[in-house]
Amino acid sequence: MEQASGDDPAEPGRSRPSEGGRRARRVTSIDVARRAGVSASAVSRAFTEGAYISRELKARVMAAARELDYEPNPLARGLITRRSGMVALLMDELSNPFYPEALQAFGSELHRRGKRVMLFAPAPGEPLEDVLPQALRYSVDGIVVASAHVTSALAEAARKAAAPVVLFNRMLEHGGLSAVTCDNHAAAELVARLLAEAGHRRPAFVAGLETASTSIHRERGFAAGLHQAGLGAPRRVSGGYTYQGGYAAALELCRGGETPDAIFVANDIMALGVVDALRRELGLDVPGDVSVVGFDDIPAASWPSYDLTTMRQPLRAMVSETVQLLEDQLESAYPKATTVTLPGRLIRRGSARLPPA
Amino acid sequence: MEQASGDDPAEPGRSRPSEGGRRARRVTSIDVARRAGVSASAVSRAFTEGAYISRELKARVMAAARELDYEPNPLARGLITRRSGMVALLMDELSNPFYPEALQAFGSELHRRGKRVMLFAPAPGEPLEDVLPQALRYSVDGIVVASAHVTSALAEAARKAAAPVVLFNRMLEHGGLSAVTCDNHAAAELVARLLAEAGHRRPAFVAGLETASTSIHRERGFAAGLHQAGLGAPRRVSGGYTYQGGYAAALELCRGGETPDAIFVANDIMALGVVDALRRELGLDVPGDVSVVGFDDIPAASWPSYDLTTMRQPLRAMVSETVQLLEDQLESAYPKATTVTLPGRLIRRGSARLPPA
DNA sequence: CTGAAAGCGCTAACAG
DNA sequence: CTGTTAGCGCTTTCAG
Repeated sequence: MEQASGDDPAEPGRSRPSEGGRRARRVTSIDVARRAGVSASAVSRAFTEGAYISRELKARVMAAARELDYEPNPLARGLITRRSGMVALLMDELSNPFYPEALQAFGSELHRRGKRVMLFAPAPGEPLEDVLPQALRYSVDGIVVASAHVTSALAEAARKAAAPVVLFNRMLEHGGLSAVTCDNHAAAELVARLLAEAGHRRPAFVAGLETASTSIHRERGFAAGLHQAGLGAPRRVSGGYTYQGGYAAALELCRGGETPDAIFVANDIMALGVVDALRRELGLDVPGDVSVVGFDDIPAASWPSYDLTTMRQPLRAMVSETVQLLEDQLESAYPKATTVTLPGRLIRRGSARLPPA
Repeated sequence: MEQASGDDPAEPGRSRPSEGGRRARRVTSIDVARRAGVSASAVSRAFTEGAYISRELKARVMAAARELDYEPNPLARGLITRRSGMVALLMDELSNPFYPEALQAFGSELHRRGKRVMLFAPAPGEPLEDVLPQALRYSVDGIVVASAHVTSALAEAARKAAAPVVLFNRMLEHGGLSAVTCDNHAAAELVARLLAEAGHRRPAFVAGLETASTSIHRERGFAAGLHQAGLGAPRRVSGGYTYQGGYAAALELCRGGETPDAIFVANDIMALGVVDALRRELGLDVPGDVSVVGFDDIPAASWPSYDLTTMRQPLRAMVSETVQLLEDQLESAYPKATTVTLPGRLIRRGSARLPPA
């Protein structure tokens, strides 16, 4: 009698007393099948997009499923389909507010598409390509890499594993990886022209991580824009993409020679450090003595204490493009690397003297 | 010879030409077993902590595994053990820098223990208890809830599912859930006493979310401390735990009556808004006209523009306690709810006049 | 269009 | 201590 067929697994109080009380038995596709009077395959088909199943049967299955509060187990499904419904996110700069924002955006975007986020936040030292196999073990549907430390080793590992990888907010010249970035060159070029037009003559650049494509492209674009305006190459210092680095960079820039009258900083978090160093430690006026322009438009950029003029990255668009690229790669058998470049938008605030819009 | 036994699956160039080139065949426990000349169970045992297996056999298996670059598939393993090695993290306040920091910390702590983070960042509207079943479908080893929106509905759902849940940086009075928090009451009490001792007579409190335990306890502790010092209840305004909310709260506090001479703010991100409103919009001096004390010690608190005196939460300790509680719950068949409370530490900076330490 | 049977990769009894 | 046998929950040929 204990084994009477057709017993409802959702029914309470039927668990074996010896079970320990933990981990209620899960409702499976077989439970649903029994209830709907069909086979397990039918249940599977009902839950598979575009599977051959009659309208009527599907409805019956779905009804039973609803009653039992059933949904397919993604792990079991993933074992055979090799897709777990999870997307791995590699991020190692959570201390830059741009990334938590991106994380949030990825969360909702993926959730909308029925997927989940598996986060990999490797410690500073750990090589990214070590993370890749770990992610793959979980049969993730794809991998988004948002770390400044992408190397060709990673690209190579991705290629060998034939894993769908998309770089977010960075790119790799010859790695053969898809990527989504802002048009860093054009954006930086515009900043340079505007700064020059406003009469600045001693521009400087604060770089981020020397190997980061974002920093490199922003620097090149900035130099190109200055050149067009008839100005020479800017002085440059590196700030490692951190607040402290920006702070130190500003000091070095001002103490190590002629004080610049404009500083273009490769990202906002560093720019905040630059502004603080300029004002609090050097007693300079921003933008009176020196104009500061950042990149990203993180929330703090709009705070009155900073009121930072900055190049906004189209975050939501970048995120949804990234996810789309991932899906495209999953569809195609031999996907080719695609790079999507989205325009930035200048947000004029009070930290820089700029010509009227 | 194409089918010679013992062929190495990791060997390149052997994939069937018709395969499409995607998704290289994975190396399984059977591959390792064959190579080591043992059974699949032996491989399983070799990779299972404390399983009955001889030293010698284990060594042999591990050697073969290493050569093949094998590690067990956590999804397949999870199907039977009901543990996937993933821990779900529910966080919906990523815009408060305290949480990205916590996220990072959870990432390393869990990584250290061989687990992965599955992030759930529900949109503002979405009820938390809806997220629970989603997480459980993935056979997560546990769930860390770091959302201010914990309700008894969540607790109830967790109880019914018998899921290991630990609340991080919040608690629920009668929910029966384990939790890790800072000693909010004691910390706030200390702030009150110190502020009073320094001569402040018109204290105010900026609350976070009205339903958040952190905000409630900090408010109670603050009131208690003021009472001990012979002061009345503080004026209070709510700031919703956001920068903008803190900004608005400060304005309300100062325009809606007598300007306070000290403001204790339930968290740092709001405190930054308070400081900005005070200085930039009201032209007040901090701490000359009004002292401001925050809570958390987020990175921005130490920036020269704010130099915020604040109560630091012992983040790393809180995180590791949380993970430990989760593990304890997994071990025990009938775990009982445990609350761990860690002391905060006052970080004296320049935003408040306080008696010397 | 539907069901039966096989199997994804692994672990957990169960014998030996 | 080790191998053999089932089976986690699902999808997928393969017949019908």
